[in-house]
Amino acid sequence: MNHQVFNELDLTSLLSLSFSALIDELHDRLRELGFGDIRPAHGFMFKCITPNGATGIELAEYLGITKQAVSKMVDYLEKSGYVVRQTHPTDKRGKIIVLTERGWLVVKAKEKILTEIEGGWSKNIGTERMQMLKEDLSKLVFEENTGKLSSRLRPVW
Amino acid sequence: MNHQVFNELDLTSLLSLSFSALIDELHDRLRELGFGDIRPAHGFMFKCITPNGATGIELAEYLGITKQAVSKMVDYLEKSGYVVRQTHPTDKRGKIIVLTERGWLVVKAKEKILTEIEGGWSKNIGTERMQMLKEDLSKLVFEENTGKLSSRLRPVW
DNA sequence: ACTTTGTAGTCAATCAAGTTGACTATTTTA
DNA sequence: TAAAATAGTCAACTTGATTGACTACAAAGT
Repeated sequence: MNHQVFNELDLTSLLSLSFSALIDELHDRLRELGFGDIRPAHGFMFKCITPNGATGIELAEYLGITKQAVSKMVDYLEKSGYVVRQTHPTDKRGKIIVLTERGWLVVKAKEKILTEIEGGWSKNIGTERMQMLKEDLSKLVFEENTGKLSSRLRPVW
Repeated sequence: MNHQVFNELDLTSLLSLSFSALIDELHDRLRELGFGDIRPAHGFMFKCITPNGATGIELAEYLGITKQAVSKMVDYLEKSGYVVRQTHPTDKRGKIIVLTERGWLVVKAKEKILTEIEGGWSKNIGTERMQMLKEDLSKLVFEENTGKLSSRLRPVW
């Protein structure tokens, strides 16, 4: 495969491919560390659970998905040993989802791996350009959502 | 919602959010034009079908998914009037999938919309920075895949 | 020539991540 | 304190994918 094909990629494909390259590498490396049962969809949920736990409703709002979808994901993560449901201290209807020890391990591993990947990318394009890239993407994400900051904001990891 | 939250987003979230912002806006506008039955997953398939059609196997390799998944997508797009299966001229096993008139309409609409969105983004961050952003993302996508250019390359649209 | 092997596509069953709607158990409010 | 709102679960469905089994045709090897 030669370089030429990549020069012809449009912005949409570039964003799609760079994102999936990042996620794929992350999950390859998590699998090597024994976290093969963690899938891309679970990533952003951990971000909301740390550090103090979260209720299902909070997770649903944060991820922009329904509470039912959250409930099923939590079923899976609880079964896999990453989180546990605790009874809510003041509201007997609610539960708070918190990380187990294994949950903390995968979150720490994820942070380390992402730092390494971003470091590699910075070495490739230069730290100044990486800084610019993040600034510009921040502007685009912000601009795109002024006035309609909705359920659509669903980052992963 | 204030700007602060976006300044704290990491690279992964930035790529995810910018990509989904782009795709969401594209599909909102396609829906307004009466192409509400086109979904994000269909996008990259059109890219491979144009301009001369493609076989199911070619599409599967291009998209990095199975031929069965392609077959089901083609079922849907044929039912919706965007493509047709033609008998292959030389190989009676094969079929070539080509765009209908409606298929061409949606491809043209897509190109126009993406150009407009990218134009808006360029106005936001500046054309030079947009050029840099595309260069840098190209480098990352290319670097990430040297030696392991695999089924993982699945852009959308 | 014709049998073996390979290839293009479809059918069926399943999975993963999401949806909507109905329901229970609580909490809040009027 | 009765009525309305909220947190969570259950069940059925959708979408985009998978693997495995199968048919029809093509290409190669004796």
